[in-house]
Amino acid sequence: MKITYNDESHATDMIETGGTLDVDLYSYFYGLVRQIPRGMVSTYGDLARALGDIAASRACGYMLSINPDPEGTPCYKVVRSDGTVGKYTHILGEIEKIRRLERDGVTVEGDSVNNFEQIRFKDFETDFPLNALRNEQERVRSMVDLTDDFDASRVAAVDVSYDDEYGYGAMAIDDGGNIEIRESVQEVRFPYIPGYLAFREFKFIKDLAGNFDGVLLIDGNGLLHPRKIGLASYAGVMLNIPTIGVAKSLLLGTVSDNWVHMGEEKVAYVINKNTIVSPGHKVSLGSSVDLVKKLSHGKYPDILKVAHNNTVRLRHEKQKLMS
DNA sequence: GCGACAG
DNA sequence: ATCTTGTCGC
Ligand SMILES: [Mg+2]
Repeated sequence: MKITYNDESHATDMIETGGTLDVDLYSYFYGLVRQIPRGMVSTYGDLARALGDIAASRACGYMLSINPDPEGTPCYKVVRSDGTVGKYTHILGEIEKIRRLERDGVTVEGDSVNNFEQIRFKDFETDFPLNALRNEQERVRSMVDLTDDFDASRVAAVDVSYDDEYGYGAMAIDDGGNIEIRESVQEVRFPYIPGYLAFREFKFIKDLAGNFDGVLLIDGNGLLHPRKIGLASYAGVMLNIPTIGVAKSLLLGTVSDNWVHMGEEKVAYVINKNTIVSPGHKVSLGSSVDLVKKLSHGKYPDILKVAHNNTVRLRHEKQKLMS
């Protein structure tokens, strides 16, 4: 895996420097797909495991769907875990996928591959890049501090929308009635994987909120995360700013009396079915709930909506420019 | 067979 | 997240 920092500093200096982990998972994944020998197949799940986490299975399907080089990177060799052929982006659809498989000597009966288990390639050469990213999350999690240390006189929100190549980030800063918009458009080489959102979106937050000093609302979770280090907490630690996660759906956990629990621990609060609050960094769970309740009037907070609308506007402007 | 797993 | 090639467990 190619892990690059945006400076020469040691990892533990990343808080001071704002250094960013920038993993090109697309290229790594296409490299795995190219390892599948002629006459063999793999599955979305096996490729996800070769990346380091079965949670990436759907992301594998997504990355194949945007495969820029169908001749060099044989996405037709990737089938479903039950042996059925699955989808293929082509005028002929899965007919073309079957044609390419049979050209390799893989026979298909009905919509399933024959001798599936025998031709299922599993010997990927990989160093499981997602394992390293989980380690990075553990490292940052140890620096999360949910003690109140914020100034709520300035509140801002960030969000990002996407096309297949770029992310369109926007930050809305409420400076007491006046709203300032900042924008950041960047290439994206990391897919959405549940539990790994930070490795797709953090670079936008870093670019937009690098020297912000109020409370930052982030579209996603903080403490409410499989490893207790969602995007909002990750960004808060990396940028050393107070953050709160506001998600539009529940990632995990059990809800009772509007409180979200992971095991015995209270990790988030459900304001409504589209507004789930969890602390990010430098803000306690209770203060996060109080502040977002005050901003939201029981609905999804306006400032987040403004940020989101601007990401959509940006994307449409860019796409209009391209056409 | 249906729902889940931020975006 | 967008017009979206999954997989697992209940
Ligand atoms: Mg978003």
